[in-house]
Amino acid sequence: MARFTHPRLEDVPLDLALHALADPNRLEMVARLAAAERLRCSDAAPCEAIPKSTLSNHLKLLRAAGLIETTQAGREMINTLRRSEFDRRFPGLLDAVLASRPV
Amino acid sequence: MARFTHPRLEDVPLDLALHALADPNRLEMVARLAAAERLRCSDAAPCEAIPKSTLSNHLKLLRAAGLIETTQAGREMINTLRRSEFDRRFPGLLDAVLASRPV
DNA sequence: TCAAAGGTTCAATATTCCCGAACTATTAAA
DNA sequence: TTTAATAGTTCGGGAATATTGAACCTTTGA
Repeated sequence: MARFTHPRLEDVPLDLALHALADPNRLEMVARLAAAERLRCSDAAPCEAIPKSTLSNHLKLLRAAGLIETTQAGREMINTLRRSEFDRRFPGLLDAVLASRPV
Repeated sequence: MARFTHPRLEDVPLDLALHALADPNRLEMVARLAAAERLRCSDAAPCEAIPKSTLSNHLKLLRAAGLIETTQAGREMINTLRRSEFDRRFPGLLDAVLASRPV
């Protein structure tokens, strides 16, 4: 069914990538994905309180930034970090960001 | 006269730093400062077309993110990159960003 | 003393973001 | 096979942010 489109990393501008990371909620989501490999949308959520529509928008933005890939599995959407591709495009960036992230 | 206040780097949250960098104009300004050591505001401008007030706002944001220091010299404001401090606070971040910046 | 240079601040407009409500698609239950 | 529940997307309007022209401040050169 392929509902989502994922950009080629070479088409992702640096500012878009930085913008995607420049938000505490999205950063938390990226960190969770970095730790967990595969997560459903609701499990990638940065906290309980966040509304579904907001969560969906954050994930859309992370997709557009080339940070995550989303595939459908039944009625769930499974998200994974596009780690190696992202690292090839922006060497050291994600490591630096995740390393200086507050606990 | 000390018109500007500069944050201690440990008080700068990661998202603020990323947000400051997540803009093509500010990124260009940071790159110029990285190359030039000291620049007046107008010389740090990313292009000719940018209005003075916009430029001033960008510099204010860069200051708040701990990226630059501004001191008054006569009627000019001299900006410098707080490189070593920023690097200590966010190791590898600025290098990664500047390295994958488009020419 | 006055005018120009170099920037800042303010306020109005333009843009972007957030989130509730309505919707779609899939699966489990009756 | 309906029906209901689950999992998430999309849309639209209000809230928050960004941009920028106009007015202002400070310093220096004439």
